[in-house]
Amino acid sequence: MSNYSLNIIMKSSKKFSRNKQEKINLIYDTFFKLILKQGYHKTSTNHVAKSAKISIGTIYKYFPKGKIDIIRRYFEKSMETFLDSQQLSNMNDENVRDLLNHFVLDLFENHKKNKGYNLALRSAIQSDKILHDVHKEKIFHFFKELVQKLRKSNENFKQISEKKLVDVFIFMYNLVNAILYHHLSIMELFDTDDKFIDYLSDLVAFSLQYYFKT
Amino acid sequence: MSNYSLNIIMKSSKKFSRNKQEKINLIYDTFFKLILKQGYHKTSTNHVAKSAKISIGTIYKYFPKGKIDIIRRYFEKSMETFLDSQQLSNMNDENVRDLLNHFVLDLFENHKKNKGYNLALRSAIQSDKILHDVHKEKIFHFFKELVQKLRKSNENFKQISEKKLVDVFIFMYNLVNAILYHHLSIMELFDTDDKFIDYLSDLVAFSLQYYFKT
Amino acid sequence: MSNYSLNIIMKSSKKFSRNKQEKINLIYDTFFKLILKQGYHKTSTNHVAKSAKISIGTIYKYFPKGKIDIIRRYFEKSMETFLDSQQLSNMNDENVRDLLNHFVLDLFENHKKNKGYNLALRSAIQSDKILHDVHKEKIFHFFKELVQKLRKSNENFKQISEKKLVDVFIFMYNLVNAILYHHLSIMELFDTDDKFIDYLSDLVAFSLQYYFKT
Amino acid sequence: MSNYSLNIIMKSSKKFSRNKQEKINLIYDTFFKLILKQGYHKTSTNHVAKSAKISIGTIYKYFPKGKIDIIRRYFEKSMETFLDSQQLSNMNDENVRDLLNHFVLDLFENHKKNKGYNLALRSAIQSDKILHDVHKEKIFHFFKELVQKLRKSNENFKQISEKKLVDVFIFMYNLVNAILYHHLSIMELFDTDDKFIDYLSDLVAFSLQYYFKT
DNA sequence: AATGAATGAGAATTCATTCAT
DNA sequence: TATGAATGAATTCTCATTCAT
Repeated sequence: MSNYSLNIIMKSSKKFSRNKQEKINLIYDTFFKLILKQGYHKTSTNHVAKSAKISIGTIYKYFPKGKIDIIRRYFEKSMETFLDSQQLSNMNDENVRDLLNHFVLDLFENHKKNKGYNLALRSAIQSDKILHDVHKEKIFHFFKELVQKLRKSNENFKQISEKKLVDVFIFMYNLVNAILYHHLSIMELFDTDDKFIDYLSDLVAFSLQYYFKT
Repeated sequence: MSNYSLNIIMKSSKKFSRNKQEKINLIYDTFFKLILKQGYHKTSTNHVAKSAKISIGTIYKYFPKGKIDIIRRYFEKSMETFLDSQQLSNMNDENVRDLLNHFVLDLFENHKKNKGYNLALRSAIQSDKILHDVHKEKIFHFFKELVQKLRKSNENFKQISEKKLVDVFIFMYNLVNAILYHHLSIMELFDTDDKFIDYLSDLVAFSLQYYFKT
Repeated sequence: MSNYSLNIIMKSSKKFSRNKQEKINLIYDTFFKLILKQGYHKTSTNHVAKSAKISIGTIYKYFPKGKIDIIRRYFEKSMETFLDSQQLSNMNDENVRDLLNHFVLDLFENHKKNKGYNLALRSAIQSDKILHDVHKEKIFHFFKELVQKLRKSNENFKQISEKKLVDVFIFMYNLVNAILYHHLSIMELFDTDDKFIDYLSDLVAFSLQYYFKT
Repeated sequence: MSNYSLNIIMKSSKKFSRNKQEKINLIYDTFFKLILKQGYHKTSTNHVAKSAKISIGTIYKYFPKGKIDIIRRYFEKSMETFLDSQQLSNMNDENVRDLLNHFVLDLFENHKKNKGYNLALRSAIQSDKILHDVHKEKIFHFFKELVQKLRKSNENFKQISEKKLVDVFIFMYNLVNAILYHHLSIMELFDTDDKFIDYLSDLVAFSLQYYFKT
């Protein structure tokens, strides 16, 4: 086989796979953009198809159960890229506060960037018990794995039991998410982002102390 | 047991029964109960009618715009019975903490009792800009009036500007609501109510200090 | 029995019967006014009741079959007051044209005053075969009786057969109604009433000649 | 026999059949046929779907606003095929009368063939101000363009001002339509079509003279 | 007699999902 | 594979009519 034809095959296969991922991203973007504009339940799959200029069949090819699949798979994807355990491993008594800030900032950016998705997730959780459970399960899993990694590489973490650490991470995660969601989608708590992040970091620090006291 | 549930059990032989207020309450109860079970979007007006054993026409008689009207009017009603300004007027340096506890408890009870409504409110706000604005407006109004009353009858409140006081009340209201909603509808933050309320009260106290520092 | 108590009885009974007729007229007026504003099928009996500030029960008391009854009975009533046979009886070769004018004017005034009713009648006729037939029948009857009266009192009319006379009256009636309805409800044919009436009178005269030629 | 009726008879075993234009025609035919039978208001979109043996979704795919869209688009379509300006261009003093006959006949055939549509149009115009205005506007436009073409190609038409010519065409169009509608849908004016067409042609000729006198 | 709450069939419309091309 | 026409159950909402008060 000549180099040339090989090239074509590789190119086309590459191009195809990129097309596939691009289409999936296009669906994500369009779906969450529309939700932001008109709310979750007014955003239909047909709507998404028209707005993204792809066919409804394509959406169902990649997401056979429709909207719920889009949300589920985006959730999985977003958990994969969340938090860099490398940084956390370097935690010591001096930089705890920096790491909390980092944690808060990470969630804050995520919420701002994915406002539509966060709306969708909450809406979908209400009407889909399975998603609700999967969601909890995944979060639990994620933090369990994270904690296990951290306890391997950092002495500070070893002094706290695995269970307790997982609990505290999940607690912080929920706390910050709760407030971020309310701030972005229901009613603003602060008028500038900086003030808000500052407050959240302090709040998390306070809650951490509270949590370990009890 | 309320009168209308009794009515259902006794199943009067009359084709038409007339008890306006009871029917309205029955609609509220049924609607929010169903939302709890299956989520806001999957709870249709026909569903409510069938489950409440009244006709769909009756629902539209009392709530001409359907679901959105049920939520709007329940919201208005619930704001009317929220917080007793009498108690707040007696605030002094010694009982501030008691009052915060009271505030938190009030909201906590409300959320537990009206979980379905709280789900509905958040869902509806996403897809109904008008409700979103009305909701904000009402909260602002409510706390403005409350603050004006408090500043008339209590010296402690006079030392803080009206605007600042309104802001701080709305802030506390939002903060507690955000966490309560997440705890009850997305993922639990504490395993017992007592711990949770304790935490919330401390959190509010902390946030208050933070708020006045800045 | 004293004069006084008699007075009360008579008064009240009179008042009652006047109330009844007033209510019926109120229903007519409100119904046709609403039709004018929003079209026939968007005008519901409930609507009429609310707008007229009477109860829906009252409407069904006087008009047991609802809208269709209102139209039917108004149609009957309007035929009773249409055309004064006295005037027609005085017809002779000189004043034929005046009588045609009178005929046209009568219908014209009726249409302008009862535009809502005329819309309703046409709408109702489409979906109610019975009304359609009743309507035709009544018109036939009305003109038959008119013609019989006229042939008794006026020599000119005797020279034409009863059937032919009835036909010609119905023809004129239909012709003028068709054009009036279109002019008022679909698209104007003339920009002033005077021009329009003039045209109609000439048209009727022309059609009459045409009719008798064939 | 048209293709789609054939299709129905043959009852293909396929669940989905695809023939866009035929489906649109089938919707037109079924809708207007049902209106003829039971009147405009009683003919629902669901009715049409069932009667045409297509799904309700298909109707809303082609006519997103339902009934009103069917009427609007049929009206547009029917104006496109109305009157052949070629023939009118050849008008001279000798064949005016022929052309009037042609005009009348064209409208007559249209009304007979599209009786259901004509009922629907008149009903819809009453409750839809937009359709009412669009309808007027389209007619005005149509005759304006026609007149401009005629004045370019025929000397006889140049002697009359454009405005006057447009007015006279619209006047004739309305006059004939008014009478045709009444004859077909309310009450017959003549017992045979021939007599009726004869009368209408004479009437138009008379009205034309009348119109130019004033 | 008068009222108007209550009924429920049915109309308009949406939307997740399937399947022929 | 990709497309999008087609489906039809489900939803919102209206309205003629009945009946308890």
